[in-house]
Amino acid sequence: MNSQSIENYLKVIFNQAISTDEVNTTGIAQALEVSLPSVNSMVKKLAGMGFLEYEKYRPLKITEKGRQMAAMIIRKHRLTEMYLVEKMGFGWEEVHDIAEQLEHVQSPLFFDRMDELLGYPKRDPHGSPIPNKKGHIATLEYRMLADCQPGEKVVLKALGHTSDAFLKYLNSKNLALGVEVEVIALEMYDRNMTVVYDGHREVLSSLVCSKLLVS
Amino acid sequence: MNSQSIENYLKVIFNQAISTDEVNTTGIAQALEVSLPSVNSMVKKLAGMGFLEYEKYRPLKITEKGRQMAAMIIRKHRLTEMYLVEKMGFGWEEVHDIAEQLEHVQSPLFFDRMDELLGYPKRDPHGSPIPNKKGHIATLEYRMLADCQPGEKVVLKALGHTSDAFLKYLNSKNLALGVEVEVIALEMYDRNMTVVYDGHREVLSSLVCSKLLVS
DNA sequence: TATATTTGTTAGTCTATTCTAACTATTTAA
DNA sequence: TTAAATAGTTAGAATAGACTAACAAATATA
Repeated sequence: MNSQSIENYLKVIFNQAISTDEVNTTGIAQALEVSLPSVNSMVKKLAGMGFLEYEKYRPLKITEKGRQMAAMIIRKHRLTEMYLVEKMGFGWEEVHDIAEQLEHVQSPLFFDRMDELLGYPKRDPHGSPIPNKKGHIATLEYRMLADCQPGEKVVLKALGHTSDAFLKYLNSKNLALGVEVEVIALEMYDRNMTVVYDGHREVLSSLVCSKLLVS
Repeated sequence: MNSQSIENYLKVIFNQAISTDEVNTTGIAQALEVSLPSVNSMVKKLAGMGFLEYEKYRPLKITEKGRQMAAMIIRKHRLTEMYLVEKMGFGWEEVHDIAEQLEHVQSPLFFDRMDELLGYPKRDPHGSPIPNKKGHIATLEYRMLADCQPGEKVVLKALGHTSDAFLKYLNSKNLALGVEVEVIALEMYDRNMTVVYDGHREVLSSLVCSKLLVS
C-alpha cells in the first residue's frame, strides 16, 4: 500500500497537472510545504513506481497510472467532503481538513457506502467533480463570473478556489452554490462587479469574480 | 501530535492494563506484531513522555496521563464503530478495520458530531463501553454466560472478544446483543452448554460461553 | 550573448520506527 | 537451589521521509 506521504504527493501533482499536464518541482514543494530536495527524491521514487515520467531538469509528466491513482484519492476526498456536509451537517468551510485525513483510509467498502448513501453525487460541496470508480473525472464547462457581462443572469455552480478564508467570505455574503446572480454593472477601471442575488446587492472584486464559476 | 504508532502502542497497553494494571513487554509485542526490541524502545519513549512508568526488567505501569490519552483513542474507535453500524449500515463484524484507521483522525469536532448524531451512546456495537469526553470508562458488571446455571434466563449484553471469526460465528447462530438466552443444561465433563433463545436451541462450547457477557 | 536569477540536483545528515543477533535478568521447575 | 526456560535489554543496522549546504542547469534579462 502507498504511504500517506506518497498519496499526498500524487494528489498535489495531479492537481497541478490539470491545467498544464506538466508539473514543476517547485510547485510541489510549495503545495506540500517541504523542501526542494525532499520533492526531488520523492519524485524519483514515484517515477520508479511508474506514476511519473522523470528526466533530470525536465518538467514532470504524470502517467496514466499516476493519474488513475491520484483520481482515486481525490474521489475519496471529495466523497468525504460531500458526506460530511450532507450527512453530518458540517459547513463547506469545515470539511477540508477532515477529508484530508479520511482520504487515506483504505477501505473501498467505506467509500462505496458513502457514495451509495449520498445517491452517487457528481460534485463535492464546492462544485468540484467527484471522479468515478474508474478514475474518470467529468470536465466542467463553467465560465468565470468575471467574464460575464452586465445584464446576464447566471447560476453559481462551483468555486475555482476553496480556501477557508474564501469560503468564510462567501458565507458572510450569503453566496452559495445554486444561487442565481444577476450582473448589474462592471466597473471598467478595476473590474469590480455589482451583482444582485437573493435580495442582496453586492460589489465583488475581480479576484472574487474570477473564483466564482457559473453557467 | 502523537504519531499513529504511539497511539497504537498506547491503546494496546491500555487494553492490557484493564485487568491487571501491569503490562508486560511480550504482550505488547504480540498484540502489535512487532519485535521485542521495538517494544522496548517505544516503551522507553512513552515513559519519557509521561505515559508509562518504566523500570528495567519490571512490569510496566500506565500513568494517569497515559490512561487518559488511551481512553480518548478508544473513544474515537468505539464511536466510529457505533457510527458505522448505526448510520452507515455495516455489520458488527465489518467495522473493526475501518475504525482502526479512523481512530487516528485529529478532529474533535468530527467525533463530537458522531456522538451527537448517535444520541451519546454508552456502548459500542459489541457492548464495550465508550469512554466519555473526560476519559472516564464505565465498568461493566456483567457475568460470563459460562458462569450461569441451568434454569437461568439472561440477556446477552456484551462480548469478551471481538475477532472477525467469533463475530461471524455469532452471526451464523443468530446471536446478537439483547437476545434473551435460557440455559437449559450444562454438561459437566466439557462444560458445553445447551441454550435456547429466539426459537433456537444450540449447544455452545465453554470457550464461546466465556466470551458471552450477560446480565 | 553574457550574466543574473531561478530552478533542480547531489551529498550527507537527522529522526522515527522497525529489525536481527547477542546478551542478561527473572521465573519456573526439576 | 541450581538448571532450564522465559522475558527483557542492548547494540547495531535498515528504511522512509524529511532537512541543509553546496552545486549545476535552464531561463530570463540587461
